Amino acid sequence: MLRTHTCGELTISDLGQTVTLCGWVQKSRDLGGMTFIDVRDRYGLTQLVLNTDTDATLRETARSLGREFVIKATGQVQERTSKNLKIPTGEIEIVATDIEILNAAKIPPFLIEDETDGGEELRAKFRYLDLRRNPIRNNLMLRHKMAQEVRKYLDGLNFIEVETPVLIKSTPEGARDFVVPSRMNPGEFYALPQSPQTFKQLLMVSGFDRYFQIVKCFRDEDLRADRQPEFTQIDCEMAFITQEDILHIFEGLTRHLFKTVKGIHLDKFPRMDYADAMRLYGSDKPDIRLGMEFVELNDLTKGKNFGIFDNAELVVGINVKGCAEYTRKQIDELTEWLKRPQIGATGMIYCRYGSDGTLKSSVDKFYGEDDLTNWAAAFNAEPGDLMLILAGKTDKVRKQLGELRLEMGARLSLRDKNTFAPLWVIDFPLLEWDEETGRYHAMHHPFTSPKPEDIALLDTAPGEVRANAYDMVINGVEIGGGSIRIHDRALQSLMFKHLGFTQQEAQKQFGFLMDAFEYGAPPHGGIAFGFDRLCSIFAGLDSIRDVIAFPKNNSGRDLMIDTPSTIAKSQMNELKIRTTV
RNA sequence: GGAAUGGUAGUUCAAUGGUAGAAUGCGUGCUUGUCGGGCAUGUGGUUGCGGGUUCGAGUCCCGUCCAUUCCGCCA
Repeated sequence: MLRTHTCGELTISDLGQTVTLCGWVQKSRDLGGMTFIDVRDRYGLTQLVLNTDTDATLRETARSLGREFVIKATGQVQERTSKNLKIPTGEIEIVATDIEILNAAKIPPFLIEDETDGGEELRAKFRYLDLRRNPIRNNLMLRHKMAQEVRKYLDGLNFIEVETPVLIKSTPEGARDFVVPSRMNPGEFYALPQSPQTFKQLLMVSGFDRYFQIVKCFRDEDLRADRQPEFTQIDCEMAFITQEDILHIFEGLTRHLFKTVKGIHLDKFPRMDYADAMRLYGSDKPDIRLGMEFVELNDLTKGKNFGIFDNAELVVGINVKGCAEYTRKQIDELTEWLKRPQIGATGMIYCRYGSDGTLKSSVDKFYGEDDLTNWAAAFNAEPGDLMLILAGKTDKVRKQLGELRLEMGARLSLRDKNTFAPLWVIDFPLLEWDEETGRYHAMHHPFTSPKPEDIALLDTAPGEVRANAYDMVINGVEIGGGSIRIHDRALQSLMFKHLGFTQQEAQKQFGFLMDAFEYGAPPHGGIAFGFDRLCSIFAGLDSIRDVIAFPKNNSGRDLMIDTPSTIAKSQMNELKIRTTV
């Protein structure tokens, strides 16, 4: 070892020891006769002090040091005369008698400090420098701790970690596949897994009973702050269980993580039907920290000759606490925000409940004081509140109001990073109508079992069939989701039929799974957590990029290694592929 | 595929259509208790790229590229 200690461990109890430290020069402060040098490593920061009056060689070395030089320093631990109580090593310093430069460094393009001056693009390009910064390193250490606790918890419950292949088969359902050409099988391709879904079900058929894996998944879709082309799932599956068992065990996992990693105790997670989530929050992943449940006003608004409400399928609003003083300008601004193409609302009606008890709306021409009093009662509003109302087609207006609710929550600072509000959303629909293709798609995936009592609806009202499917949501973020699977060949065939597959197509794509179901498949189900998102929630971040060591940007590029990139002609020839760009 | 915002010194940003600046970094000198060191001084620019309007463009217009966020998309 080149060092005797790390830069984070020496304290007042080590006085007098002769030590050798290795690390990076964080900062050097030359005061003339003496020089202070902060040396940093993964564990912390220790100050070296040099008497540069008495030692000419040491002075020359000290003066040649630049930021991020890698050095080895030897000296004695002494108590500081003026202490820095902001850092754990701040009571001591090393009186350096020898400094060796292990490697010089170019001046980094941005400051390697907690509050860096570097922009995102630059930090991405020099990711290895960004990773030296405390906040990013702490995120990765948090992630490590969480992964260890996941393994500890699941291992304790007899789960077995099994690796599944990364070169698999492309399937038409779901996201776009990343595809890998096969040199040995010209003209044929592997696909990277969107998830290990079918493999974990086959492991259940194999009798593994309780499986998990912390595993990379790949989806070739457009990216967001919380979506990377390759991301990590905590993927789990169990046999001989009910939905209740899954919810119980994985609520337990989540509580275990909060307890051991953040020291936070969470109460039992509330549960909500998908239908209620949509009706009360306009979202299948409601942020229940915000309050502001939707209030439907059809009965109180129709038949007063106000065309917008009369012609609307749904009139629905939220009550925003304490915002009655919003100015006309602020309300207009909100209305404009709602009209942006991303939201697409046509307008907004408001009703102020003044602190003096008066009610004032933007539709006073059509609604008298009695009407507004009834509205306020429906909203459970108090003086000082502001009621915001939208009208239109049910699905659209709920979605728009859901966005408005989140925006108001943000404006009122209700989206606090240190408050955690988990819940289960259950009873998702089995199928979802797809306008583009003009047919039903599996909302979760094609292996999800319908609720037995709803199977009869498959032929008459496919959109109303509910699934044994569930999501875990924390603070408005979808953290995980799963379902009880189909384990019966006939029912699986029926599902494929309803999803528009011919029997031949189903056999070609998923024959291996349906064949397996004929050899004794146990009832089974599972769940997968988005590990990156879970880490970002724990770290208090909106983006998952900084819980990933080497993330890609929103064009799917890695700016550090500069990829994707072209490949040599010879490689293309060998793979028997040609591009058309 | 679409929308919004941005691109100016190494970096982060400013700059009525009229001489491109600040902070920080970096260099040099001085400074014995700093820890956001202090003082002095210096260095630093193809204003993303290509067109156009104008006497004159960082600024206005068109196109393009890049970045960030969002919509669509993500079983």
